[in-house]
Amino acid sequence: MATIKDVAKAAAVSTATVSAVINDSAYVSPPLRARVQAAIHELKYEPSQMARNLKKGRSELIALIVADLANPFFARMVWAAEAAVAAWGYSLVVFNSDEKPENERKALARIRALSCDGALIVPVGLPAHYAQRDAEGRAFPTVLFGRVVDDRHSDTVTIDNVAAASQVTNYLLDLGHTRIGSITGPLHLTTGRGRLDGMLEAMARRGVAPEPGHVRSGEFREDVAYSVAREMLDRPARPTALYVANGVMALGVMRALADLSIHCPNDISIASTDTISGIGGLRPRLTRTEHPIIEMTNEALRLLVDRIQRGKDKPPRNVVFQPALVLGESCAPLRRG
Amino acid sequence: MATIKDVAKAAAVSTATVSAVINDSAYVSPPLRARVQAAIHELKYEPSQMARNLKKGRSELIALIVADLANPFFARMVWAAEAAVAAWGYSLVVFNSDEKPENERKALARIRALSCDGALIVPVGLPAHYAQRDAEGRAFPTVLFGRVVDDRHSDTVTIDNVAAASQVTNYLLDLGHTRIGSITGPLHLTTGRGRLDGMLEAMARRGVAPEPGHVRSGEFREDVAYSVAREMLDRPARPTALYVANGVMALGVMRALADLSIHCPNDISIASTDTISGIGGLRPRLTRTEHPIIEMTNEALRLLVDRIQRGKDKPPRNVVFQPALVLGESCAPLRRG
DNA sequence: AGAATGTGCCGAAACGATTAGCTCGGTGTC
DNA sequence: GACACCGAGCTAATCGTTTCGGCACATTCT
Repeated sequence: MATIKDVAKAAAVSTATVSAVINDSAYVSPPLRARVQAAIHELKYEPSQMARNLKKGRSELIALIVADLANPFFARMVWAAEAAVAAWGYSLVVFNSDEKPENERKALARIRALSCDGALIVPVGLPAHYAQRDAEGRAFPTVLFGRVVDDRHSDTVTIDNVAAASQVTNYLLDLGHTRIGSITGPLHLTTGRGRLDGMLEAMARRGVAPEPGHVRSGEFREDVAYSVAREMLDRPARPTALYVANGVMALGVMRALADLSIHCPNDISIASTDTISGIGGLRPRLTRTEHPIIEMTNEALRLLVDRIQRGKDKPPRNVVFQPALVLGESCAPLRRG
Repeated sequence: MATIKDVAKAAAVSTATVSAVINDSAYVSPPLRARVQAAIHELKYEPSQMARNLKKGRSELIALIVADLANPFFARMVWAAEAAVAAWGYSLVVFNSDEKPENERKALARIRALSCDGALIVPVGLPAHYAQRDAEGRAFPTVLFGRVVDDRHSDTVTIDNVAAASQVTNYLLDLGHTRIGSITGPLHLTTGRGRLDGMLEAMARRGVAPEPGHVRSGEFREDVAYSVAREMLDRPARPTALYVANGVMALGVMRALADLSIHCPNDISIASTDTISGIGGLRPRLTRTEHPIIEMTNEALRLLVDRIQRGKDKPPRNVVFQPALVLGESCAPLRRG
């Protein structure tokens, strides 16, 4: 591979001049410029990002740590992030914490080692990591996504989970349901806790309370939702409506319904937050709140790039998105009797 | 950030010794070693990957270019690749060519600039890029995935598309169908061409031929499949069975069926290759061939890492995986009359 | 005319690591 | 006792860039 020195030699100029031509960081007279460009072309020279990065202290890399790459929600996020990052001139390094703090820690170390310019993180919930990160020297701009941890140094982009759950629950209540069950995510995550709170709050405002056995939480996974649903619904006193905390879990519930021969929406109404994309053809369509993943991701990266380029001293910004209720055919009015 | 010099100064040794301790690339006496380690700890020193990479000519980065990040098939591939790459000690840089050669070209340039150690590529079909890549100096080990282009320099990992389509088609023929239609992908891709060929071949062997209007191809997208299906099926002489070339397209077809009030499998049988994951709960379950994406991805990365670490002079290897037919409830025997 | 100010380009010092080659004692052998 | 050898650590070159300061030379000002 040709280096800048080879080019300099070939064009009979100094490396400084070649550099100036490449970045046009200084005036170079037309004849010299032409000679240099010819040499570059001739030798098929291409500057080494690595050397450039070492010198400039940047890497043009943005890291993304998602909590579960197997989840279509996050897959979609990767999609949006790749596009946004490329548009800003960076490249995307992807990590999967798989909901495990240990993996997140490793990813953060790796990000620091790679000198990524910034990171978009779906935190798995241990604020300690970030504190440690700040304590150490090589801190990098960070935007926290989707879930909140107590980190006063980072920008955050989140969805209003309480509002999402309230909206869905109110809709079910409006249909006449009162025996509403719920399957939510881990309660140590704001996406789990907030959604449960929103649901309970909405019910409380109407003066109804869920039965204890009808409120369950577990990991945000299809198979977990499946088994919880099977257990909860395979009993006579099952709920007439079910609020499910996210898209993959809703799929698990649907699978359980199919196996139990419970028909939706005739026998039970199902509603969720945070549907997954790409299943538009499947019936019944889920009644759910749609989260603007793409806009949220774009916004997060805008914040991140801004912090990378404009400096880190600004106070952290917290952007909260509002979900929108989208009606499908998975809910029906309560049949009396 | 502390550098190796700071550590050397603090421990009153040379940078060479510090380096030796870090990589234990040479014997260092216990007392010195201890001093150095203390200094490292004290200063919270962390070697800069970037400097190290510049020196060693590696980057510990592996690139992945997929053809369509929005496609769950490729999202799953990202998932598998991230895990495998991390296990090998690399990090994954993700690019989306979005089926556009231009984007692929840009990604390749970026990969070269970043000095990625290797790349796993789902090619969008222009062999010229790879030829150019080889012509230029900074060639990097490459494994081509899923689709074949005429590249004698790269390892490839593919699925036997012809066999996949044949299997599915034979199954439909066995059920008595002869008016079989098909919606496949772009014919300039082996995943499109091969699957169509496999289907036609299987039919020819039984002495049946599809009606011209029943064989269609288009992009591997849900919405494309939807509109093609709507058009093809909204006519009296529609096929009694349909072979769809991939998972997302099958979803599009299912959506079209729902909108046209055509019942599957009673009114029409649907089968596909390459189903998408995570929709296990939806009925009817698709009859399809399952492609071992994860194993394929792992194998591809094994080849890639081997080539990175063991040298590039070996002859290219081509690994072909065989698909497996999985029965769902989306097909039914042909009803006579 | 001599000083002051620009121009256009170059030389060389960084950036932060790795590593070849060297030095300087201490051992072992004959 | 001379010689070779070895072990432990250091010096300095190197990776491929960017960029600061300087150096001629040309132009303008007094």
